[in-house]
Amino acid sequence: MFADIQEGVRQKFRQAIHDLFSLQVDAPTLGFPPSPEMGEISITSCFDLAKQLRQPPRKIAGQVVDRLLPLAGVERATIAGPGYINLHLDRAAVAADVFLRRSSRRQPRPLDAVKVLVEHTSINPNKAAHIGHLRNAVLGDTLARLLRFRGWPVEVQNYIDNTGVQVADVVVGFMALEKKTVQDLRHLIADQSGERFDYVCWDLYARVSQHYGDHPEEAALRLATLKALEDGEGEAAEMATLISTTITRSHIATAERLNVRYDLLVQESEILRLEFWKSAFELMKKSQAIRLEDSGKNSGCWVMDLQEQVPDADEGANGEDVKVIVRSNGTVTYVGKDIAYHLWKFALLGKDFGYERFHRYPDGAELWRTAVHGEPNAPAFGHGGHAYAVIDTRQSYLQDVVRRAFLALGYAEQAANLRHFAYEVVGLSPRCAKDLGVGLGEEDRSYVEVSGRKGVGIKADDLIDTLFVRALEEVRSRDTVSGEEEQVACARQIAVGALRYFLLKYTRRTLIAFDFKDALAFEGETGPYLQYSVVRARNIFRKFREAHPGYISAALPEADLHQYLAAGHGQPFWDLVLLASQLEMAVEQAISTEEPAALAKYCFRLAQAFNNFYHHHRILQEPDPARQNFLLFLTHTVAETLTQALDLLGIQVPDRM
RNA sequence: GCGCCUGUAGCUCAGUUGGAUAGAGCGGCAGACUUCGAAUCUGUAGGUCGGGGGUUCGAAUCCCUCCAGGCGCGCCA
Repeated sequence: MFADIQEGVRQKFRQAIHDLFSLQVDAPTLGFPPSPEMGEISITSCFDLAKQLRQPPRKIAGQVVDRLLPLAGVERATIAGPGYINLHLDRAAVAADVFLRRSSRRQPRPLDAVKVLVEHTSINPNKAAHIGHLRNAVLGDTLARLLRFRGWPVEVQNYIDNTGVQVADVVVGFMALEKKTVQDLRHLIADQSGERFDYVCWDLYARVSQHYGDHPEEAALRLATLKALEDGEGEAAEMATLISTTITRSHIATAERLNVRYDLLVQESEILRLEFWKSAFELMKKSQAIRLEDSGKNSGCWVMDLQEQVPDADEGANGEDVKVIVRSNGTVTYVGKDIAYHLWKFALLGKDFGYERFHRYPDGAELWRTAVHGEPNAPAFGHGGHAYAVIDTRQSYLQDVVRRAFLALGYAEQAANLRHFAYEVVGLSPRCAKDLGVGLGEEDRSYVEVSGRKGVGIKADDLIDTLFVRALEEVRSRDTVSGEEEQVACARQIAVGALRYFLLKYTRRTLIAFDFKDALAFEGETGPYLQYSVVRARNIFRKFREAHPGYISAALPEADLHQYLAAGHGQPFWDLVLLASQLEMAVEQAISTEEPAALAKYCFRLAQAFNNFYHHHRILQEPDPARQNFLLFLTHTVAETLTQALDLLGIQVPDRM
């Protein structure tokens, strides 16, 4: 609602400026007056126009104001200070609309037929997932939810590098260090009594990394193993498939605990077997995006120029800026494969994968993965119009190489629709590292890097388990939730809520120094606080229905809304309605700035406002039935808004807590 | 050396893309439970927005320059 009014204001303003001064201007950026009594939307554009029009801003504002109305949802417009235009909304209309919107939970109208692809998680399938991977998964999953809410068709992909060195290292670990055969491995995986397979690999991977460090002469074995995986032949390849598939399943399970799902697993093995690179290579050669270097240190390599194609570039020959795409031995580098994958995302490769079913979610939704020979009636994957890649900020350089490759190939439009959703990594707080027995290395650093290679990190499932136990203690310490099963279900939701909110409340560029004290907090700006707010609202309705069986929240007459939301006594109520009406705006902002934290903050503000309201009004004791009805209307509106907003963060609300 | 990111209250972080009086959580202090359960709420203390210039009617936000951190820059992935 609020977002629609904003859009209306923008258009009307442009029209007004056009009519008054025959001037085409950009849509004005809208702000908020400093105090709610001054209105809900402010326009500051008259200041910008002052110079151009040679008129004082206040005078311009005076002329514009008359032409802004009538406008749906806006009651009146005023001029303030040296030239601000403030709009006062039609409170009753806004309240009625928000109530309706939140009650019906109607599907958003489709924005476009173009599909948006979101690639996230993409963990190397050679060890258990850790806290850093969770940030990626939760950010990506939330982004996907936001886009769907906005009306985009979304496809979530998870890239599985099942033929890379990380898997190869674990294969070497089992074969060379542990002297295990494929059969041994099968038994180890099937044996439920021992340690989890992904945890075994976690330790083994660290050991292998250490081993290579101590024995540089083993590098040949490493390369040979990698080659075997790429060719898909021999026992090593068989082991790799076993390892990567098993571990991918555990990653999927871990993600599912956090309400994170995927539509498709894209495996590197198929990129190799189906020769995706070959097609990409041809394209790049044909369009001269890459060239064969015949001298210098990169002699024999196919390289891509990274220098900007601007004529006035400095003549400085200080080291040519190129990136090797194909090595002198003819093999393709990591970016090369990534370029091929991204070309496929936009259906620019002229090739497609086969697909097979991999996993079925409890509600019947299916997760597919790529295959050389797929099932005949597989859905159509790929063919995206936009593609987000959720990858940590350290890979910005390589993501930029992919983008430049698109430009060099002449795909400017697709390059613009290729979004690297970059985020900072998760580190460990010094205290946390100390608890894990990890040395701080250098003296006083504010965080310690997570490293799969060194086995340093908090395993995702351990963290979720710890949160669950803490939540269960908390649930049991109150007697609001009865029954073992309910308590467990409640504790699960709280654990997930705490973790997802913790990972989402920081903006992307903020490095999270993980600390149990913060992550396990259930008070203040936390997931459980948000969940609790909704539970409080639900408790009111539960209790109310005891005296009024079958009560359903219903819309209120405009006259009542008008009365209760009026300036003065109604201001606090209106503030709450207004905030609830801004959900769509918050989502829009979260998408356009690629900042899910914006929605997390919005949820918190709404919960805070509601808790304040809750504290000031004893709704069930309200003697005036009409007023009580209004308070229930308000409670319902806010609780539903918060529930939907939390759903976008992937956070569910327990029945009681 | 080059490139990108960051610096806001004791701590951890927001700050609606340049607007009106810089906010929140935690921690500190002082208060509020007769069940719509306090996983809550209220009040209070606390800030030269890293420093210095500049642009502008107006700057935490844009530009320049220092200072201090972080991350990238492989024929690794």
